[in-house]
Amino acid sequence: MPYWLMKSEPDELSIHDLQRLGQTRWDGVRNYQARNFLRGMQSGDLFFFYHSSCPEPGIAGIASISRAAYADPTALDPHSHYFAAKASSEKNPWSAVDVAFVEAFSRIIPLAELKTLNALQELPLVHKGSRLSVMPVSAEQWTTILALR
DNA sequence: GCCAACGTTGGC
DNA sequence: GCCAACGTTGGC
Repeated sequence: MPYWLMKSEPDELSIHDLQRLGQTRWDGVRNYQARNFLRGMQSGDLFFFYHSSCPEPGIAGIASISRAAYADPTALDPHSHYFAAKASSEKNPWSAVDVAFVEAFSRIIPLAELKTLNALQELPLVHKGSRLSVMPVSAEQWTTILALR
């Protein structure tokens, strides 16, 4: 079973929001590389929930994929912040998944700490200027990060 | 197809 | 608020 990492701005959706909701749709991904990773996800896959663009960027917990990729409805909604003018119901290039809460860490594992670990050097998250918001995590990387909780 | 301009992400 | 990285757009 593959592992993943996904970024969310906690102002939009934090791990605690997801804890309260139990489950929600993960939509608004508008980058093809990230979308392709979304499409590779299967129900039951686990991912690290990363808080971005906030005072304490880092990994905040774990969630799971509860529904595999499907057409992202926000791309077709003119009122949505994620509206994609070129998308249509016949041809919607964007995908969403549903996610379910698994665990909120007792502390945020800061990006600065992740960057110090040799075992994570291949993880795009720690690369300077990395903007990829959905990425695979190897079993070794997963274990390394879990040990930091 | 090239590439400059522009927009967005996201850490700091 | 600044700015590096990098994806997208559009003229040519």
